[in-house]
Amino acid sequence: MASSGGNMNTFMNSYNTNYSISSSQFMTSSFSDLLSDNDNNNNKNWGFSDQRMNSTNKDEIPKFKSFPPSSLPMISSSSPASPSSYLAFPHSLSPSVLLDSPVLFNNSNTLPSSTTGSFSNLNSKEDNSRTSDFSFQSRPATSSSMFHSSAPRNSLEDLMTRQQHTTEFSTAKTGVKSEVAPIQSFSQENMQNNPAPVHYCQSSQYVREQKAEDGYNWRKYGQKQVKGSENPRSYYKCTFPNCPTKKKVERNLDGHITEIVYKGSHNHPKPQSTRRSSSQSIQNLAYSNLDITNQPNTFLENAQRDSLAVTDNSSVSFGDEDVDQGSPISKSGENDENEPEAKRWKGDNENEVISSASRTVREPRIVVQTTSDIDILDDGYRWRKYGQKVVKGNPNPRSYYKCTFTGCPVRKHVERASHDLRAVITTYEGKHNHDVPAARGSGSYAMNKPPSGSNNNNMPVVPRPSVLANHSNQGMNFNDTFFNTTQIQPPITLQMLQSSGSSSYSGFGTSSGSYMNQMQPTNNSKPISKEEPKDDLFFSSFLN
DNA sequence: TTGCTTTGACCCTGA
DNA sequence: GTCAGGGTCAAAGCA
Repeated sequence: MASSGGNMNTFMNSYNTNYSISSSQFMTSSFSDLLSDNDNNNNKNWGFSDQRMNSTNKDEIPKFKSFPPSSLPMISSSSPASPSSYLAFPHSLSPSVLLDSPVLFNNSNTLPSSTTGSFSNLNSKEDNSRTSDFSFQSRPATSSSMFHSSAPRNSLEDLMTRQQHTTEFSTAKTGVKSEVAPIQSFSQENMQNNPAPVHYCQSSQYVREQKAEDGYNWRKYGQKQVKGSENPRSYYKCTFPNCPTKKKVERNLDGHITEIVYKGSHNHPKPQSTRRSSSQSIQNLAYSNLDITNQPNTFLENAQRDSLAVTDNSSVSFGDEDVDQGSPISKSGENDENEPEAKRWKGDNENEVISSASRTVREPRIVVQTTSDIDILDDGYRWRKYGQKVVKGNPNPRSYYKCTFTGCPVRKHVERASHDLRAVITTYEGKHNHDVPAARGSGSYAMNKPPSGSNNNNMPVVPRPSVLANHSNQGMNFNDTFFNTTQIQPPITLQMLQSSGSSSYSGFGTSSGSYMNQMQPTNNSKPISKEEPKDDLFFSSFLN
């Protein structure tokens, strides 16, 4: 760990930045373009180049940043300039090498089955399944294999695992059917740019693997067809005795996971030897063969430690994986975990904040529902969900929230735009009669508070910075687009949640603070459109 | 035999 | 009070 020299804050900075910007770029770039870029330039830092790194073309960076964060350990820049030193690869190991490495991707047919733990050849069917993981298949050959590999999926699951452990980020959640749309839309978009057929293929094994790859054992206890979504939603419980963790997994008709919502956090270490945790072995194997064996753990441990060190029960954090869940640290985010499960699952919908749509086109939405019942990450205020409904004209559910501050009449509802599932419409009602509450357990939140004496009612409401990161409408006029009674917001990216939830990550640096400030709802349901110089700062935070 | 999935019914919550 | 919808239970079936 110490050898990593990695600083989680630094890492998050890099990661958040990368991940954020990438999304938007990603949404506007065909995946084949990305592939081409990589094919044509192996020296490009796939996925995780820090903006401050070698890249001389900032325009290209975002493309790579769209990769799931969990890929970081695998597809990391080797640049010594990278602040994420623990992610550094040997200079001799170019990203392209990694991408082509058979040990990195389990389509190499040498990796153990995540369901059986045994080594077996992956048949073509499974390969197709894996391919379908991305909902598209743009090109053959190496580049194709790269993206058909399980790495991203593993990364996703890995990410999910990391999230659910330490994390308790309460916001950004996601709607349901909306989960599919971004992916589909991207696929369509991609198809427009690339006539290559999109292969959807699903095997039961693949389904199992998807469920297994977060390393925990889950038992499905229900499935339901939710209204407004054609996708069935499956309910899983962690099979570990007394573990309260649950997750909801929504898949599209092709079997691809479109949304994962975690509820609660594990109160036990990840199973190490069960067959269902074999996916973990896959990654370990990959790491080992890459001679970066310790790096994942380093990353995870750093992430865990740092995130927990600065977050309370509602912060976003990464990491943990093999971190001792029984440690005080790991329990820090479980303040409410011991509540009766039914209560939390049913009653804690407050935490199921709907917000972001697609962060990337390749990954399903991952939602970690905090066990606390108040969402403070969304816009700085604390909200309690008191209802949800599918309203006419929009198949997407609308979440209803109340400000939890005593006597504060402000309410808001959030829903995904029917016309653009990547957009989230947040409507505020009423006016806060109090300042932004301080984050629980994190004084860092204070920096997000309005200046003392300032009336938050006078604060301009600025679109969430996620627009910078994720929305396809790049270059849009924020004022024109977002400042109405209804704010059409781009999806909140995971890293934003992280950043906002645990500002100590300072992944956004000052931007985090500005971000939070920007998210202050305004008075009388009429967000004020103003010039927002902070936007520039926010951009700068990404680009510098 | 064990563990998991499926699936219809029931419960709970909120409109 | 009624209805709708999400979440959960639990029996049956499967591997």
